[in-house]
Amino acid sequence: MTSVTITDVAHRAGVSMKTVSRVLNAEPHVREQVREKVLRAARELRYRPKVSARSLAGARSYQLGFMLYQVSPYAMHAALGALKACRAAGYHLIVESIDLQAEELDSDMEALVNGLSVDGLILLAPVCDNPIVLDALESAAVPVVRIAPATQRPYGGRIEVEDEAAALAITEHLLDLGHRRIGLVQGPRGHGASSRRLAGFRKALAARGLEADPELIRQGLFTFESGREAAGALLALRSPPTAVFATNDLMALGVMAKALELGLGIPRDLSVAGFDDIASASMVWPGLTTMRQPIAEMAVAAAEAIIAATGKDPPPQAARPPFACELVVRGSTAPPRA
Amino acid sequence: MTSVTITDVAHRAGVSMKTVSRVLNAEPHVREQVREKVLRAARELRYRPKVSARSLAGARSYQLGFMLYQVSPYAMHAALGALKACRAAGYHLIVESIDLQAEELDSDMEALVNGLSVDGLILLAPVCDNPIVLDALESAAVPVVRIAPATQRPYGGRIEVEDEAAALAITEHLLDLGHRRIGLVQGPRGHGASSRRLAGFRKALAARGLEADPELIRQGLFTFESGREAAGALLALRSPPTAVFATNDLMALGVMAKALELGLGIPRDLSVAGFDDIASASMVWPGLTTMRQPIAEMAVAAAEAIIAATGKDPPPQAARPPFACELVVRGSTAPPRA
DNA sequence: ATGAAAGCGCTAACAC
DNA sequence: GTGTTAGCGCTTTCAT
Repeated sequence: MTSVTITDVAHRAGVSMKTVSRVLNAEPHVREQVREKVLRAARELRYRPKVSARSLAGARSYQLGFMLYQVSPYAMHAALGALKACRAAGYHLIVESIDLQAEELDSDMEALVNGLSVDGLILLAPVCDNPIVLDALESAAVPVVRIAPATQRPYGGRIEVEDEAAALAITEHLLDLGHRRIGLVQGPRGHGASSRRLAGFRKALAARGLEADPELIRQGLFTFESGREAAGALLALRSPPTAVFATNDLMALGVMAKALELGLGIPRDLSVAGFDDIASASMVWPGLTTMRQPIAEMAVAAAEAIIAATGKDPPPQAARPPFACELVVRGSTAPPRA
Repeated sequence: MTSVTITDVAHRAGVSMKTVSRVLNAEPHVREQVREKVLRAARELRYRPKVSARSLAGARSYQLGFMLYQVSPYAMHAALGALKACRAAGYHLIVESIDLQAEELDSDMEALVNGLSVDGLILLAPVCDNPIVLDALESAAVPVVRIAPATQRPYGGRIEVEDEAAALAITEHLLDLGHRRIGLVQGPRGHGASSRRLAGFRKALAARGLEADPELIRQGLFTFESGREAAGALLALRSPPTAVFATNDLMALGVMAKALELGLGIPRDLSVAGFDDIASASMVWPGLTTMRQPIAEMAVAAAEAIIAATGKDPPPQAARPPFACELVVRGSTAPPRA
């Protein structure tokens, strides 16, 4: 089972190796007739170029890196989107990982960068906003696309999402239902989505002439447990909220769990809304009302941006308008009790 | 930013390229003194061997493949374990994917195999039991480790888990609580875990002199929706079960959702048990009683097995005893109502 | 529009 | 123990 090489294809098509290479790389200066002959030969031989040979000889590696820090449904869907885009373009997806908490983050990054052989790296929050990571990548000139970053750095491409507008919309959904005391569970500080979603929340209230009661705004960490804790605090207030908007689904599930645990009915006694539309959001009862974030599509766009920009001089530019989110109303939200 | 090569290191250390290669690959026949000189030079130059050159020239690629078919919490945790093991060994993890439903699965596989440049592939169910996939891999002599496979194929390594014993244990848990009419939601046919878990269930009943009522055994697909549907059927029976063991957590969550939707209390009116202990199992209320499967550790073992076996003649052999599962009792199970 | 030759950075097979 | 010589399969010049 010796694998088929480019010369095998060349022989079969009766052309030179270089012509096959031209066809495969969609380079110009090949007669249509020849091109087809080559493609047919390649197909018949089930030829697949060898990534290592290509990356050794040429400028591109046909590999994309996906940087993982913590596992989460969000990261998982993003990885899947990236994988899909890679496959479509004949690329491979390499999963890299880095521990942002590590003491020796800078030397870890240097090692990672050094051993890296990818045409670009896809970065998610919170990694995409870590200055040490970005410095290391930038000084090694690794092409990067950051998905929904918080910081405004003139390096690499960015994929944006309408976080603020979405948070505003879901807050309006609660307001429309008649809620006036709405609790908010924030994400971690420094995480881009946190501040944008909080801003959207405030704007929605302001638009109705309301102001957020500071005691209804709680700090979370985008984890289930932190949502649970925040809910505990909110529900213990003298005047508890009738609805809670947790700025991601994991925390929203924590809020739901805490409320149910305390014997409250959802949505009878408390409405809960989340953000992201992770799989679990539709696997709990009642289903979680949330904003569906097109994270997989965003990752596809990120991968495509890197692939398109590889080899070209100008690094991946933004240009793309922010992705929109979609309100998904399930059973966890309803009008407050009279 | 020209990268430093093995010859640079050789020059600096005053030896030949080959000697550097020997040192870096921990081959024998190098004087300790020389070895240290080389290592120092490499360190000073921040030398990192280029993966593509290594894999093109040599037998190993320093890359492991992880085959993804469907995204699931199970697959995600496995990928993470594999990634961890890779990093520890200086390997990279490449995510490959294949669509088992595709009409042209065989030619897809052939293409995949052809473009593959990994030292081995980690396979999960159901991919690890697909004959077309396995044939393609075997004929290309791709080293493989199958995690919890159903089929007994004398090819590649296997990582086993005590599925049957675990299913038996969780069924005993329900029996001990006093349940006698226990519903079972099976996994898809042909999936290794399905039959083993069903067998464990039957054995537990048999050990108490009970026999499974055929109408209490339902077919599922290891998906949330299929669990919901099975629950609908079970709860509509003239004599419905007082407890349901769904053979994975996704289906168990579906069972819970359906029961709650029908106004039943959990565990008051129905106990529910699952299998896997995915993240969501502890994020619903009440928490799901389940068997924790050490999938990440299993993937670590799989990756390590491949890495250890690379380059050696005998392909990765089993030897490793099956991994054990652990019963995690949460709120979804309780004695039946009097 | 097509082809020939020269490497990319490393390991393998032999020398010595 | 250490060095030399060939390639691995492809992309890049540079010819034609």
